[in-house]
Amino acid sequence: MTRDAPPEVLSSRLGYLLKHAYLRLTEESARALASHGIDGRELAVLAVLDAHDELSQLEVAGKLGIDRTTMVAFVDTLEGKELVERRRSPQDRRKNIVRLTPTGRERLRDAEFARQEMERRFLAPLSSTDATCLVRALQSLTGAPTSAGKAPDADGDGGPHP
Amino acid sequence: MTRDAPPEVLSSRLGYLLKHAYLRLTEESARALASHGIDGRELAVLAVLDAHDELSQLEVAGKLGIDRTTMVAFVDTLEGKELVERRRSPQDRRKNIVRLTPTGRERLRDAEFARQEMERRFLAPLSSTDATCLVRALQSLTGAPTSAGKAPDADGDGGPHP
DNA sequence: TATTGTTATACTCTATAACTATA
DNA sequence: TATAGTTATAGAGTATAACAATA
Repeated sequence: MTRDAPPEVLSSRLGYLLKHAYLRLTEESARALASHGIDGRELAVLAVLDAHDELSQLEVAGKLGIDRTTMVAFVDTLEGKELVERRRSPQDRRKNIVRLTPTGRERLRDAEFARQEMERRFLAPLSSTDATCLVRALQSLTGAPTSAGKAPDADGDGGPHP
Repeated sequence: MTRDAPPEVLSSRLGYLLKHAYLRLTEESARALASHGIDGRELAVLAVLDAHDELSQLEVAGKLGIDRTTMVAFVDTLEGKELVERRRSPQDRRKNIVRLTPTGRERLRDAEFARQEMERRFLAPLSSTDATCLVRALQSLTGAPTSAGKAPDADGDGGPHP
């Protein structure tokens, strides 16, 4: 793909800007995480697992906003890399509880470090005011909790999105 | 249909925020443009054609940052809707010059209005300071030309406003 | 009957490779 | 040889539908 500077007619369209910002970040993310053997979405799965105990596949999927069928493939991949493990819930044998392995926890730590560095580089063109403002604006637009307090977050019941 | 608030562990990850902001905008865009019979990407093609004369398919593709093979399908679709027309360039018969039809120009005007309204609604949760800052930050991150001092959608078309 | 995980399948979006017609 | 458009194809990424096990 040729990466021209976008023409002015596109430069104030939110759709264009969000899409291309996301694409650029995804590239940088892949580059930064490649040596850790995971991609940004897999890292997000690990981070969710680290932040909550005893999550079923469906609950993880709910937190990430993805479908349970998509989740199967993620867990397959991460289990293949020995970063997570499935075990049947004794309370409800329909559920797979997904847990980080020790290796997974270690990988998460290292990859998170790389991700933070990547994000810092990515935002480097912005003044610190603008960077803060960007993140706050995106949190507001996505309904994300702002860092003031812990989210009263309902336990992952919710719908995957389109 | 209810969308969970993202858990705190994801709410400060740029990848998550950009992706989900983009997904939400895409939904709103589709809803706003549905009655006009086009989607946001098709509208962007029309806007590029309106802003530049005598563009070949390849040149349009370059401005939009998409592949020429992808462009073929866009032009096929838009030509099927009688919004654009192809004609062979007399100077270089390998090239297809793509032009808006009168219908296409009219559709562009109406759909642009709907898009602007949609973006205004989308940004409504933000203070005008934050909205401005968001757009400026995204322009900076994508290498888009900034039109200095321009408020997002304050007037307009999100298009060229010199 | 409803829910969880799974599989098979399909659909969207986009790119790569190969073909054609021009240059 | 190189370029513009086209076609065929493939590969992400994700969703829907159907099914088995379990509740």
